[in-house]
Amino acid sequence: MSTIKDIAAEAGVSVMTVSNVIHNNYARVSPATAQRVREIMARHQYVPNMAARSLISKFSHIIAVLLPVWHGSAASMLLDPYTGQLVGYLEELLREKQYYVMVCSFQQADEVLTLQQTWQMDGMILVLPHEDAITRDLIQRAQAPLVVFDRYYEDLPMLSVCLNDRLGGYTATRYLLEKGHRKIGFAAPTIYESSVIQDRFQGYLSALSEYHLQTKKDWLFDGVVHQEGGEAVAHALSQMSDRPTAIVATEDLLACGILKGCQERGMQVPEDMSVVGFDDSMPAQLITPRLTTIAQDIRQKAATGVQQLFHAMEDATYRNAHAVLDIRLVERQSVWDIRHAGAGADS
Amino acid sequence: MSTIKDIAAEAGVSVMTVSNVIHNNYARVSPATAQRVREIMARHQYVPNMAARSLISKFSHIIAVLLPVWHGSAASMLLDPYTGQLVGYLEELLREKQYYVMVCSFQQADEVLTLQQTWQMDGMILVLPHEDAITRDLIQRAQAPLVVFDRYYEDLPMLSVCLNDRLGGYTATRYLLEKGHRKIGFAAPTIYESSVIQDRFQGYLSALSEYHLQTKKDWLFDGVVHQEGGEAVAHALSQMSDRPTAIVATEDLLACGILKGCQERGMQVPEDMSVVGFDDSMPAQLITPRLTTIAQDIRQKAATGVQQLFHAMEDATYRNAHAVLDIRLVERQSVWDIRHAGAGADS
DNA sequence: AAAAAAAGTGAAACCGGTATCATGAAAAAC
DNA sequence: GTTTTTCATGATACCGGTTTCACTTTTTTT
Repeated sequence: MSTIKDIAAEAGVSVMTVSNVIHNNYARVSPATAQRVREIMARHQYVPNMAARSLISKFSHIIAVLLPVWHGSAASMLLDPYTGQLVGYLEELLREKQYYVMVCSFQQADEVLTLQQTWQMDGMILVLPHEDAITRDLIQRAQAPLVVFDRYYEDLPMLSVCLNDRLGGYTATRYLLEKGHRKIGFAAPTIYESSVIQDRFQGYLSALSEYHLQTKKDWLFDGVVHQEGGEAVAHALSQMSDRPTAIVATEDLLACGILKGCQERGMQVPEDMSVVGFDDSMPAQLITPRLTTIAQDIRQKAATGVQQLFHAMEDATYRNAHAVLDIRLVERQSVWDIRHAGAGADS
Repeated sequence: MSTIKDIAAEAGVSVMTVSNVIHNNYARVSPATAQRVREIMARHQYVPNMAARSLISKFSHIIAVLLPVWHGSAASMLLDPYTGQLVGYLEELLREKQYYVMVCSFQQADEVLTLQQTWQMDGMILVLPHEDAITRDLIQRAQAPLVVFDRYYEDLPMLSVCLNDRLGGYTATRYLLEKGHRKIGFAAPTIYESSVIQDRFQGYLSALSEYHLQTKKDWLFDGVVHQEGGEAVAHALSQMSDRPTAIVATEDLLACGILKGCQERGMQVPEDMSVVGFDDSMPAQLITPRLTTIAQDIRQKAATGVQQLFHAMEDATYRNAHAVLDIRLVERQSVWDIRHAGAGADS
C-alpha cells in the first residue's frame, strides 16, 4: 500500500508530478517522466486513496442508490425482481464512469441527508418499487442531485424517469376491450397516492370511456400488493355476483397472484378471468398461463436516469427534467378472447 | 456544511474537545462542556466527514458486497430473488453497526483488490448465487477480511457461510424415496465445480445408496440454469425412453422451469414428474403446483456472515471459519406419492 | 541578442478530521 | 505545605492526496 509520496521518491520527482501523471495532465509533464512514473506506479500496484482525494476535491465518486424501507421490512427491498434488475444496471452504468454505488435503505429524509453529508455523496438515485411517504420531503431537501424513478410531482422541480404510464394503462385496457371484454377491473397497491399508478388508472378509464363504458366500484382493488394481494383479489372475485371478466394489475406479481388465486378457487384462467400485468419481470414467464403484460426497457430506464444525474452534476441549473419512456405490450396467454371464444390470445 | 472547526470556534474550545464529544469520550471532557458542544452540533446539523475520518483512522466503514458478473451480464446480478434478499439483509445488519454497503460487480480478482485499496474497505462479502472462476484467487489475495457465501475450499483458510448442503441433498432425495420414487434425477448449474452443489450431489447419492439404488448418467443434468435450463431439462426428459419419475433441482427457478417445461410438453405434474427445489424463494409459491423445496433461513445466513466479518475485523488471527446452517424441507405439492397413487404430497 | 512565452517541475498550504503528547488547575496523598 | 496524581483541555503533527503559485529552463518572438 504505497502512497503518492513513495512513488514520487522512487521516481525522483515531486508528488505533484506524480499527481499530474495520474490525471493524464499531458500539458504539465513530459512524456519521458510520465512514462517512468507510470512504470513505477504499475510495479508498486499503486492506487490513489479515495478518502484523501475526496477530502480536498469535494468529489467522492459515490452515488447513493436509495431504497425506501417498505412496511418496516428492509429485508424485502431487493426482493422485487424489477428493483434488483434496475439496481444491477445502475451499478454497471455508474461503474463505467468511475462512480460507485452505495445502497442505502432508509425511512426518513433526515437519514438520507445525514448520509449524503457524511459521505459527501455526489448524487443520489431513488428507486421506488412501491409507494412511500417521504419522497416529496426528500426532493425538496436534497443537497445533491437526485434522480427519482417511477414518481413525479408536477409542482416540484425534480429529475425523474417514468414510463408512459397513462399509455400503459390505456394499452392494457384497450387490448382487453379489443378481445371483447366489457367488464374490466383494476388492481393496484395504491391507486390514489402514487403518480404513476394514478396515470395508469387514468389510462384505464380513458380506454373504457372510448367504448362508452364505466368502471364499477367493486371492480377496483386498492391496497393490494404482491402475490398475497393478488390472491386476496382472487378471493374477493370468487365471492362476487357481478364479477369482471378481466383485470388490469399494475405489477406482474400482483397479476400472478390473481391468476393463481383464481385457479385455486376453481376458476379457469384465462377463460373465466383474464389478467394483464405490468413490468414483464420474471414471474410473468413462470405463471401458467404465461402473463400478458406491459413491458418496459429497464436498461434504457437506468441509462436515462444516469444521464440525468450526470447532467445535473455538471450543470447546477439542470434540476428539472422529466423523462417518459415507452412501453410495449407483450402478448402471452393470460387473456381470453371472448369474441369467438377462441383459445387464448392467439385465437 | 459546517466543520469540526466551526463547532469548536463557536463553543470556544479546541477541535479535540469536539472530537472527544463526538466519540463520547466521557473521561476526556466535562459533562458541561460536552452538553454545550452537543447543542451547537445539533443546531448546525453537524455531521463528521467520513473522508477526513477514514484518511487518518484507516477505517472507512465501507463493506464491499461483491457480486460476480455472471456470463458477462452484470445486469442480472440482482435479479435472483435469493441474492436480492440476502443483500437486503446484509445492508440492514451492517447499517445497524454503522457500516455501509458498496455493491460491486466484478469479473477479476484484480478489480476487487484495486477497489478495496482505493476505498480502504474494511471488509468484503462475496455473494455467489452461481458458479464463478475467480473465488479462489480472490480468497488468497484479499487484503481485507472476506466472507464468502455458498462456497468453501477445504484447503484454504477462509471465512464462509454455507448450508448443510449434503443434508439438503440427502433430505430432498430421501423424501422422494419415501414417497415411493426409485428413479430420481439430479439437475444443477454445475455439479462438479461448486463445492456446495457437489455436497448436495453427494447427499443425493448417499440417500440413493441407502435404498441400494444408483443414479443413471442420463438422469444427471449438468450445466442447466434458471428457468430456461429447467425447460431444457424438461425437453430432454420428454424425449427419454427410460425416464426418471422425479428430479432434485439445486435451485427453485430451475425446478420451476422443469415443472413448467414438463407441463407444456403434455406431462402431468406432479403425477408424471415430481420435482424438489432449493431455496424456497419467491418462484416456489408462484408455480403450479407449488414447489416442495429445501428452505434456508436467509436472514440467519446474513447475520452469521456479518458476525464472522466483524470478528475478523477485530481479530486479525480469525481468518478461518466455516459456518454450516440448517436446512428444512418445505412440503408443498410438486411431489407425487407413487406408493398409493394418492393426490400430491398429502395423500 | 534581448524579451516574452511556454514547458516542466516543485514547495507549501490545505481539506477535516484523529493521535499523541503537553499543559495548567484542582484534588489527593504524604 | 509540598509533592503527586487526576482531570479537563489544547497545540501540533499527520493522513494522502489536490490546488495554487513560484521557479527554472527551454523555446519562440521581436
